[in-house]
Amino acid sequence: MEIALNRTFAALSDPTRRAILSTLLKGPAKVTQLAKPFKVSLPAISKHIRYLEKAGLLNRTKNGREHWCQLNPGPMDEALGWLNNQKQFWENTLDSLEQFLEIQKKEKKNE
Amino acid sequence: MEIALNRTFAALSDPTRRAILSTLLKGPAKVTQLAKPFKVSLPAISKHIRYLEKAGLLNRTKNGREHWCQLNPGPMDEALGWLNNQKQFWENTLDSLEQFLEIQKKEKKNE
DNA sequence: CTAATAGTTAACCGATTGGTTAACTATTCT
DNA sequence: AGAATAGTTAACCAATCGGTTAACTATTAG
Repeated sequence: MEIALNRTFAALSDPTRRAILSTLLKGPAKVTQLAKPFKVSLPAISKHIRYLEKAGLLNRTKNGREHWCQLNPGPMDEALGWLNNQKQFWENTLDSLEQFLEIQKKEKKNE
Repeated sequence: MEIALNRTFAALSDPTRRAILSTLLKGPAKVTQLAKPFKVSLPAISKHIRYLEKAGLLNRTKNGREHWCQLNPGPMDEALGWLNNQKQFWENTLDSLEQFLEIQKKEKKNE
């Protein structure tokens, strides 16, 4: 899915959201627990959590008045897959730009 | 660097920019070459390229009136590193939320 | 010199982002 | 019932995004 990567990378582009994800690596957590390390307001964190939820990186389970948040690493694995695929190719592309421009010059001479 | 990841992930969150990066995997390219596959205007592509440049994912070399763009995979490698580090932990966190909530319940009973 | 080519910059637009405060809903505790 | 707790929703704000068209700069070709 193409559009999924958009949302995943966008979700990862914010340091607060990355920190929340890192916290969730240690296990499920409540919204207020997740909010505690940050100086921003609770509604701000609430928005970040909703954002992560929409990106499919976080699952929420309501238990009474508490919302338990759980990491869903699936989309991150997809993002990792995309990057690994890129890496596979960029490692083969070791020709420098200088070399490339030299080739261009020679081609031009010969026409 | 914390802020670098912000810009890297943000750069990767747009499909046009990801496509440009994929094109650059095959080697350096001029701005107009990069723009060709897309239906959007040249200034739009110009902006994307500048964005990638600011994120450090792309290097530009002017050769006469032509701007040659080259992939700089460094920041992508950093992003990949961050994701791989996450993965290392999320693979150890296989406990389901249901289990977790059970534990919470029992802890509550015993207090 | 003039025309074409390569690309950027400027000004604008609507939508989204990341934050705020205030008010609200829902659940639990006493 | 009343108070405290957990969290969301609403309304707002300034900044950024992704796109446009129009105008501009710089280089190359005829």
